[in-house]
Amino acid sequence: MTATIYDVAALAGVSIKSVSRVLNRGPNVSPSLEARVQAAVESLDYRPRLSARALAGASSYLIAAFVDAELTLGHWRSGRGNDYLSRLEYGSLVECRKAGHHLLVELVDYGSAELEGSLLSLLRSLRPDGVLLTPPNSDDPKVMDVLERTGTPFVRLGAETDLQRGMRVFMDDRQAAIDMTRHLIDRGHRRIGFVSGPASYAASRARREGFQSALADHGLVADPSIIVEGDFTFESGRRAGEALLAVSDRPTAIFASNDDMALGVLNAAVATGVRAPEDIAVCGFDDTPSAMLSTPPLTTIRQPVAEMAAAATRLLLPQSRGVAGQAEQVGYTLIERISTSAGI
Amino acid sequence: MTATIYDVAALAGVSIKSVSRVLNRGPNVSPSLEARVQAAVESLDYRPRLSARALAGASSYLIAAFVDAELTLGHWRSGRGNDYLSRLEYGSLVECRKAGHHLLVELVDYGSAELEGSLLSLLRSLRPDGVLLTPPNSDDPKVMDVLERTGTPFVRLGAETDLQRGMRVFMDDRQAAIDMTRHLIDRGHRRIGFVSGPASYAASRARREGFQSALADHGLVADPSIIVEGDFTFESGRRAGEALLAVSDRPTAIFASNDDMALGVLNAAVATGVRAPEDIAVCGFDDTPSAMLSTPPLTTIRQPVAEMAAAATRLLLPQSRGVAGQAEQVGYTLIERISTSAGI
DNA sequence: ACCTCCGTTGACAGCGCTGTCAAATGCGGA
DNA sequence: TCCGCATTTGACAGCGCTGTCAACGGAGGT
Repeated sequence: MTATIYDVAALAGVSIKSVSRVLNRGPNVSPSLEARVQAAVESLDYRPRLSARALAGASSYLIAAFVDAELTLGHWRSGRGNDYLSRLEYGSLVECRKAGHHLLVELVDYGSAELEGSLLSLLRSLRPDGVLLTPPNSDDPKVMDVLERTGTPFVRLGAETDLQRGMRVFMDDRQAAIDMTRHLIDRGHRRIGFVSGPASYAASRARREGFQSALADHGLVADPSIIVEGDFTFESGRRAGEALLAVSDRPTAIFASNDDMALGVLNAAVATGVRAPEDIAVCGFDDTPSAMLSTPPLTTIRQPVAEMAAAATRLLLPQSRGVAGQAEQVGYTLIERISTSAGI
Repeated sequence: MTATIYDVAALAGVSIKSVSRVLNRGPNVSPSLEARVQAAVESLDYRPRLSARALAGASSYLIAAFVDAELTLGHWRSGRGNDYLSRLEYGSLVECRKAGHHLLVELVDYGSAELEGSLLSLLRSLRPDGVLLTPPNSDDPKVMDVLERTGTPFVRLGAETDLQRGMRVFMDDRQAAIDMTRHLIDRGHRRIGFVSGPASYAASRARREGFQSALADHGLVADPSIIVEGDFTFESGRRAGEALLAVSDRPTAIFASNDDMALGVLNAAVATGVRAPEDIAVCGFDDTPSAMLSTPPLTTIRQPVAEMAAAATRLLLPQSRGVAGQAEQVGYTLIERISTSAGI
């Protein structure tokens, strides 16, 4: 059998409570007690059992990340992973490990009728110390209701509504889109096409607003005929690209709201015989792996996803718990590559 | 306070053991008991607490996936996620959810001196019902030692050595490489370059063997001067591509052992003014997201990663637990795209 | 009518920790 | 020397479940 706290206590000649104190760096522990207990722990190779600690104590040492189940199944079917989530996990994982916590990934059916019931199940049975709400579901009011009802601290990544609920870590999508638009304007572009994401995503709206605001700042007007809505997929980007390249007064640059759509635009350009970056500048948003490996490599905005998740996780950990309403902003980087390298 | 099993028992007028029985679909439960208990559970919105179940019972309802910490940090630094791991997680997650289990992702320092100690910690404190060993660390003997010592069931994904240890789920990399090579030969290619992965990866060796075996089957010899070793990165693929394209008697096709390297080869081709697929056919392995979005789209082998992980997870679940030594093979798909579409 | 056996239910003892609170110990000052 | 107080340690009661085993009751056999 594996050693329990009783074995350690017996070997060290102390009470189990003292062992517990030493292990949890409790106050008022004499050096000699500490040494004896440590020695016993060492020699028995003892490790406290998580379920016992969770049952008796206040912390479960668990952090849960809520991930959209439907989105995930879509990825599964198409045989691809989710770069964003993967990076997010890294960040959280590293912080969890530092703090002796563990990361649990949980699929959530955001659309489902039993959403609340299954979340309640999850929270009541697992009792995570905190929950990470990942995009694009950081704004779901039902989810936040359940979280608040069960008293579970949570951090919303990239949330845009109900800013006072839970904690938040976010990036300024709007400002990033402004910077990117300026980047194009600086290169002499005056007629710039835009491929937006679905208007239902808050980040989509922010990017679009940034784009329009930057144009306005430079005395340019956003021509509605060269603004197309996509759905963040390559295919929608390809279609948008075809449409934009077919306009009589063709734009000299196209700003796509994410990389996959930008790659679609690039694909449409090749098909149409339009060269990038010579004939048309193209830029994306997100810095997915493909952005670097595309032809030409894509100018894009890199979000510090892992850092965001790390910050979010820190906000959840008992030792440095943040308070509801607390928010942290992180920076971004405009990654300049070949796809916008030609000026006018 | 949230309801406990005592509240349910009191409300239903039965003993806590009966509640437990109903909840765990134990044998010999009368319909009337079941109905009363279910009603009480419903009305109190009761959910058994995981830590209490884990402490009292045999199962922890937890499955852990061991992920290479160093690899992960590398990804973090380069700002990208891990497509393979992400897909793997999906598969496992879906099975876990079906079975009422939870997936824990754990970073493991495979190189570290304290590897065994920290793993022991993990296993003793968490007591997962099973562990998923993910590539490229499915063969680490120290890890398997600890797993066996603690009696933790584990499944190795893509393991190649010590086949009797733990359970396994694998794909026939060798046969897939044979199929791919035949695909090229069928298109008239006789002089085929190869970019291998690091020889330290078992999958690398298998792919290379498959390549050479297919050539031999067709009476062709593998010219060592057009076999280059890369390290699975885009950059190494680019260098390998440059080298292969500079050979006096240039190959008409290049088979890269993974997609990132194939994209590197494609990049080198563009830089050299060699057109793909007209002047040179290029193919990869893995079907990463970029393979579809590249110019030209890449012919490659798709591994059913999510399915593999799902199968692995099923082997770990208590209700359908496999036995050590058990192995399951999964199929693959040759995805034919433009990069090899031109014949000779 | 009596006994056996099986299906059904309950009493109760843990599982391995933490929290509470009391007891023991040591120290300085009167 | 004795008291008060702060520091250090321990006894013990849970936390909320599951496992074991015993008790109960009705069906079937003789």
